[in-house]
Formats: sequence, structure tokens, C-alpha cells
Amino acid sequence: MLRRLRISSGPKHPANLKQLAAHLGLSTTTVSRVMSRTPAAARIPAATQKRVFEAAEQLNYQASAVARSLRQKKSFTVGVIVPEISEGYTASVLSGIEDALLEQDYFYFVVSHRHRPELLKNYISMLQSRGVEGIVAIDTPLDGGLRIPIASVSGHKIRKGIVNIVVDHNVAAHQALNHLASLGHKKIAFIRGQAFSSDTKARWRAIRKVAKELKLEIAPERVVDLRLDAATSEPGQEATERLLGQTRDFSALFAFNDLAAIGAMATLRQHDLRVPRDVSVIGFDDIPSAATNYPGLTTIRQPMQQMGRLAAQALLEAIRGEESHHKNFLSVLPTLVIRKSTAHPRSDKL
Amino acid sequence: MLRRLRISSGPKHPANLKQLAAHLGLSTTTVSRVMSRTPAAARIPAATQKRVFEAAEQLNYQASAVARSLRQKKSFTVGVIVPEISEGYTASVLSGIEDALLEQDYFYFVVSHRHRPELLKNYISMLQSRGVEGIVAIDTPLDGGLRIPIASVSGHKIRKGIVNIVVDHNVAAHQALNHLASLGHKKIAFIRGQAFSSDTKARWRAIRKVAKELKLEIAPERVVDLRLDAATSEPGQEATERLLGQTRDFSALFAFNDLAAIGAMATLRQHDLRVPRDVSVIGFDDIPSAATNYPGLTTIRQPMQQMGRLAAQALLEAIRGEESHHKNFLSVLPTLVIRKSTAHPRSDKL
DNA sequence: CTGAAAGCGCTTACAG
DNA sequence: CTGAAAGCGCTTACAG
Repeated sequence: MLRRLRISSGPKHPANLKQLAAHLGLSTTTVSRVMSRTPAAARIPAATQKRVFEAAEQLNYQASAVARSLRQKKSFTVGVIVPEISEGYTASVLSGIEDALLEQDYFYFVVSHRHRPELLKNYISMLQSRGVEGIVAIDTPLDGGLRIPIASVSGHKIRKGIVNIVVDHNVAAHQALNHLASLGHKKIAFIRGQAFSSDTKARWRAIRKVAKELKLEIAPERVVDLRLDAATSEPGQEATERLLGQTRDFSALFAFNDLAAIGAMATLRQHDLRVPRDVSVIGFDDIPSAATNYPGLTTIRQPMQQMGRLAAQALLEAIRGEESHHKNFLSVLPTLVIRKSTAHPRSDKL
Repeated sequence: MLRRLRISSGPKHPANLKQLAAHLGLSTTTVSRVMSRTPAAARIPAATQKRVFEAAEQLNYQASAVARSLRQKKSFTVGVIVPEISEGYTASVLSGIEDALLEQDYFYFVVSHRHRPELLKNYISMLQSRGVEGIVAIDTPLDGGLRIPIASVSGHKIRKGIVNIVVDHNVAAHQALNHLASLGHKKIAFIRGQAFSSDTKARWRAIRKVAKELKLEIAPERVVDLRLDAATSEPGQEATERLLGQTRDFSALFAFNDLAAIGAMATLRQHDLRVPRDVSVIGFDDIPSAATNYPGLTTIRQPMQQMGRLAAQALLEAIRGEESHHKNFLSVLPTLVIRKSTAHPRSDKL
């Protein structure tokens, strides 16, 4: 008895279209038209429209998006696929995606595949059964062949129906290497990305190209790869440990991303190498902690929010079939952010 | 003509239930039963079931989740509301939520309200029209009265239908203050949270209570509030600037969260105060950059992923109407993580 | 063991 | 200007 009382004292149960129409003495057709502001609504007298809106308010009516989806075969929903929800990079891109999507009344599901292909496959199929109209993939290679448009942040697939938002790696490599070279660095070590990172190859290719242009030699023993799979500074620490096992003969270090750079700094410190006195360190991304790190991390900033925005916008355009915008690549400019982790090399290190 | 060709060469259009049933010469009833593994399916011959599954595979059939939602009045979807998608805290909690949700085939929409009440209200109503079965709110006070269950991470609302996942602030305060006191600190400064943070009041209340127990005096001039609204270390810098304007007579600083602590360290450094030699700093949360910060940040760890998990699980239980689990508060234990930012006070600072 | 039929809550082509 | 009716793709109570 008490329970019954409680429940009935809750907020009013919202009405559905049929109830609202009955309440107004109108057809569901008419009510639907005014509520969804369809073109046909123009022909409905203002007085009637007003009545409808007021009654809707009063009866707490709100059209069911799921019924509408079924009828219109349009879900106003997209899927966002990420490796994992983590610090910095993913979060910033997500935030840009959300901005662009919600502006257009689109909602999104997010799923993280944790680099497990079977999970990824499963999620894609679940997303499709939920009727998403498109997918934006962050740092996740997708096959295409999905019947729905895809926008890929940091992807590099040339396939119809996929638009890739990428940072201009050539410019990035030039900014970084030129900065180091102009400080006087010649012996530069590199931490490359993990194989699963979609930017790894393109970034390295650009670095080699630019190094050649700047006549900087890349010594094999000064190159290591990130091995561990974690969105922390761990992989960078582990890689730096290996690097130091191979050689200590370098005055600068270019890390695949900021997390790795921050990890590298910790490991260098443990080996009594000071940054930037003994080794200059430069990262990539400009995640929030790059600025608060001590010393402040010099890095190549990717406009991550903007990339997320662009991806979402391109996806919506593709969904709407605006073929004019169907480019395969949308490239975005990086920025060199100079902080305290880079300096002239010590003279004995030249 | 060319376009037409391209399109038809794409992946096969998936079949719907009707087509699949026709293909098999069975009723939609039967096919639906086997595909959704309904209890009634037990009575269907294994051979038939096999045929159905094979045909489904072949015709690329997958039940429409939106049609099912409409029919069952169940969306298998919840909404997640956050202030913003940002570093550390939110991302970790989200990740725990995702874990628990996807295990149960629930998907989630995320929306960020950026501390704008009208946005929040709007999103809640959109989520409801999309038929979410519940909402988990992160660091966002919700009124209740929504007709669907709510799980709140770091919330403090006592209302039927809301379960709050909170860290035990008394234990946290005890860990932090006891750590500082046992190092010998007596003059402790505090940076409190912003008014919009749902933990602000509870945390401060606990600190005062524990300070009294430990016979530590809290001097008003050693207390400042975070003012800025940003998920960066900025607010902490600004607050520390004000604190130093009020007094320099403190040997330790307890910041509302790690971001603020990291900002405080930057500002202290600018004022030539070294951490931990001149000032010990302790934070709250243990976000990833707490560990990579230099010096490593001593902090009170909130088990953020676990809190997200718990919230999602409690929400699912409430959705299923498992009243036995209807508690208003689920409290979780913090951990003191000692790193390098705290030490004994200098003797002249005592 | 199996199926015909109703219905979830909308939108919209069609008719008047 | 307005409405009756069909239908989106499922599930499920009911009947046999």
C-alpha cells in the first residue's frame, strides 16, 4: 500500500502521441506535424499549433525517438570507436566529436576495443544492429565495407566511404627536426610508435624524409619502438630503458607521443641524465600534462579537438550524401610548442 | 551508371526478419524465437534451429535493435552525464562504466553539460526521449524525479531512485592529514574545490572533522577556493597565487584534486618555493599524470574505475528492479599513495 | 511444436 | 487545411 502511494506520487507518466491527440480532439497526423515542425505544419492555423504545444507541455509529451527511428529508418546516432577511453588524446578528440554531433542533435555510442580484434568486430556489428548511421574511429583501422560512412581520426585507409582526418606528418616532422637541428643537435634518438597505432608508419616515413632533407643521419641504434600497450607513460619508460641499453650517444630524443616523452624523461632521470641539459626531449600531441610536466615538454601539438570536430562534420556530410565533400583525406596542421625540455646540446655531446 | 555499379558492388544488404522467414519457409514467430533464444525456442527442433542460424548468417541477418526496443519498451541503453570529457578523472570513471555496461550488452550515450544548467536539462530530456533506461551522472548533481533510476558518482543526493557512489571522505581526510602530521607538519594550507563540484562540501567537512581529531588547527588565511572552471591545472595555479598573496606561512598544502596540486606546484616553483623542501604538496584522485609528474605527487587515490563499475552495476540492478540492492550510498575506500611531493618540513618552517 | 495476428509509437503518402 | 490508414521490424499472447 505504501509502495503504491509512493509510485503514484512520482512525476506524471508522459503521454504518447495518441493520448495527446485524443486529449486535443485532433488526429495524430496533425499533432505529429506540428510537434515535429514538418513543412506541412505551415498550413496549420497558428491557434491550433499553440493549443498543441500547450497540451504537449501540460501532458509532458515528447515524441519517442525510437519509434521515430524505426519509422524514418534514421537513428540520429553514430558510433564512436576508440582503443580505450584514456588520458589526453582520446578524451580531447572525443570532446571535439561531441561538440559537432550534439550541435546537430546527433547522439553517439562509444565503445572501446582495447586492441582486441574480436571485440572490435563484435561492437561494430552491435552498433549496426542499433542502427547507427555512421562510425567515427579514433586511432583504429577499419576495413570499410560497412554500408555506412566512416570517418577516421588518424587513419590512413584509402577506401570509398572513409574519410581520414590526419595531421600533416611532413610539416610535423619538419617542425620537430628543424627545431632540434637549429639548436645544434645532430645525434637524435627516436622512439617510434607501437605497430597497432595507425599513425606509426606515416609518422616515421615523414621523419625519414625530412631527416634526409635536413641532412640528419638516423642511426639504427638510436631507434627503438614502443612495445607495451598502455595509455600511460610506461611504454615510454620501457622503450627508453632499451634505448639506453643500446647507446647513450645522443643529445636529443624525439618520442612518438607525449606520454612516451614523459616516460622517457622519468627513465632518463633515473639514469642521471638531466633534461634538457644532457638530453633534449620532444614529444607529440600536446596532451594537458605536457604543459604541467616539469620541465615543460616541448612538443608538436595536434589540434585534437579540431580533428574530432572535423571527423564528426565530415561524417555527418557523408551521411547526408553530400558527395561534394567526399574527400579521402582532410589534413590538419600541427604546431610546434616550445617549452623547457629542449635546449642546445652540451658541447661535449656534439 | 557508374555510381549505380559501385553501389551494387558493395556489401550485401542485410535481410530483415520477414525476408529471412520467407527464405526459410518458416513463420517470423519461429525465426524470431530461435534468433533471440527465447525460452520457447527450447521446443524447436535442433535441426530447424541450425537451419535458421545458417540462413541468418548467409543472409547477413541481424535483428534490429530499434524495432526490438520499440516492441519491448526496453532500449538496453543508458545515458552518462559528465561535466566534460577530460583528463584523468572523468575518463577513468567512464572506462569503468563502459566495462560494466558492455558486459551486459548495454550501450550508453554520453553528454557533457559543461556546467550549463540549461544544456543539462535539455540533454536529460533528449536522453529520455531516446528511451534510456537509466542515467549515471558523474560529478553532476541531479534532481531526481526522472522516472528512471540514477546512479551518481561523487553525488550526495538522498532521494529514492538515486544511488550515490562516494569515496569515504573521512578515511581520505584521515589518510592525508595523518600523513602530513606524522611528517611533522602543523601549518597546513588548503585549496578547496569549486562550488559546482559535488564533492567540495563533503570533502571539506571531513577535513575539518579530522583536523579537529588530530588537533590540527585550520587557519582561515591558509584556505582558498578553486575559482576557475577548467579541467586543467589552471584553477590550481590561480588559487595558489591568491594563497601566496594571503600568506607564505605554511609548510604543506592539501589540494582539492591532483590537477590543482600540479598547478600549485608550478606556481610554487615560480615563487621559488621548492617541493617538497619548502612545501609538501598532497593531491586527491591519483590521475595518471600524478605519477609522471616531477616530483611524483603524493595523493589520495580514488578507485575511479571501480567507482564507475559500481555505478553502472547499481544502475543496472535498479533498472531490473532488484530492490534488495536499493541503498542510497555505496562507499568506496581511498588509498594513500606516497610519492615524492611530501617530506618533513624544514625546521625553520615548523 | 508452430503460426496468424496484434501492437509498440511514430511518420507520411494518399485522399478529400 | 485535415485525417484514416499503412507500415517501419520486431516480439509475444493466444490459439491450435
